[in-house]
Amino acid sequence: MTIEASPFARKLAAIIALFDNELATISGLSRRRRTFLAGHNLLIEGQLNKSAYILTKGWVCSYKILADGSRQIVDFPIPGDFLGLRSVLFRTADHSIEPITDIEAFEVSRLDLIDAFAVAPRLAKAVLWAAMRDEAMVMEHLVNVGRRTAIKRMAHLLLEIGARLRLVGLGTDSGYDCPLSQYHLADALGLSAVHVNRTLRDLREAGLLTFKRGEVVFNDYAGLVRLADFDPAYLDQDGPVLR
Amino acid sequence: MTIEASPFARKLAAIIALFDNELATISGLSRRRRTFLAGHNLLIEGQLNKSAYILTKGWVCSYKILADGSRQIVDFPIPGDFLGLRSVLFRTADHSIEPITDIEAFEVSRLDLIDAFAVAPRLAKAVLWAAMRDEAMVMEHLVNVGRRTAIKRMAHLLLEIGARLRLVGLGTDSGYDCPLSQYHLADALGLSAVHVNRTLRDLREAGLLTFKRGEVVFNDYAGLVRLADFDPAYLDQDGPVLR
DNA sequence: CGTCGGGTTGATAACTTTCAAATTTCGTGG
DNA sequence: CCACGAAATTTGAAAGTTATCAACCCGACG
Repeated sequence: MTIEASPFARKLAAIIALFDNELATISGLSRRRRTFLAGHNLLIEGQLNKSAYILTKGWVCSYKILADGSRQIVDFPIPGDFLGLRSVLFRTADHSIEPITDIEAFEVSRLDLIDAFAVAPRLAKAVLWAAMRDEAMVMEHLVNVGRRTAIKRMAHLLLEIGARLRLVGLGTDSGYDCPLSQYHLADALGLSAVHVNRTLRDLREAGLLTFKRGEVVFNDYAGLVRLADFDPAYLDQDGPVLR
Repeated sequence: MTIEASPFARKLAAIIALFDNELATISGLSRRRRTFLAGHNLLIEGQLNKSAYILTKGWVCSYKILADGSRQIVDFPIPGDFLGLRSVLFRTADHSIEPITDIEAFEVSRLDLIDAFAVAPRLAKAVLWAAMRDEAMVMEHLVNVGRRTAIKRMAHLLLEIGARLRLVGLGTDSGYDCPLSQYHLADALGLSAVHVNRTLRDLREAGLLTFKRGEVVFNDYAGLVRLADFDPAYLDQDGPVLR
């Protein structure tokens, strides 16, 4: 199995030089390929003992629903990311995961993953790194929603997704394909859909970015970075580094 | 070393039955006790290659500062929690950690921790669990700030801290000692200090809780839970379970 | 065609911030 | 023990940002 075989291995390989046996272990983990249709959840809050997945293709969102029916989207995982890793170690899933488009993913059963830790301690380290990178992203997302205005929030979110997509070869600094609706953006940013619409218009009229049907276009990347105060250090993806 | 020896081991033991050699490993990790004074950061965003700590006594906050000088507090770790775990695996620290009171903590060097993974794979699992619990808390915090009103946010935050303190024996469902200022609450909740003050007054006048100098008193726990829509499942602390 | 999900815009309301100032609390030195 | 200054809390008034409500448009699709 080469390093190119899965986006997950490729992503990790960009950061940590994996030894052969660890690659083999990942390869062993990643055997069961599955497909999910847009809108059909692969995890729902409260479910027990679910598997994790590694996304290989398509768009997903992880979210929580509140008692009043409103929704907070926590992340839009991209290919190479774990889905539902926490549901492997936690008693019950504390969030839901829904495909936005049809997706493909490798299934990783809970036993496989735990067993792999004993065989390949460095894999444990890599999984821990992935989990901590997820936490870093949620943390920055919290900063975004807690302390930035609507327009800065929007710029920051779209820049982060762009930076992550670039790492796996799915975007450039001039833009990327993006099937999200304005409702998705609203639920991710803690805004109303109406205000998202106005905010996107403001960004467009400022000549910074264009969000249109299925595509994000950065018209002024440097200007966006300045507006959003975007520093990708929290993504820890300026690899590769062996540690 | 008994299970009672450190709050950290006690906390983990409440969830995962640790084998003797893993307890010994933790014990070996936890040898260097250190003290930090209130207001003197033990980690600052951008620092390289820092150690992690396990907090044993006192109050801390982890936060990020934005370009305009505003602050978002991400968490108030309590005794038994890791501090700066991410700075061990990440190139640079992506957040800062500041003691609110004088604190005591065990230092865990990065090499110690990585080495321990090879010796005790189950320790890797335990650390991964701790990291994922941290992520679950940040995620719920994001939901709180993104989708709840000021009064519900406040109730939720104070309930969460209470639930976590109870697990390590530092609080009851009638309240707990709490040295946080209204500025701390504001920076954690994404509100202004002025509005925090009004929100606390509203909670007091509704007969739900009293926040006074150094103490949180729950006057109507069930009412608070209802108001905040508080479900502690995301803390995954209804153990012990061996998995 | 008719419906439906998404997008767009205007008007109004709600919640929260900002600014300003007064009051209380608390640590510290005289 | 008291006085003082700094920090934290409290309150009012005005401004600002974002939500809500309502309507209309548009393109996809059965």
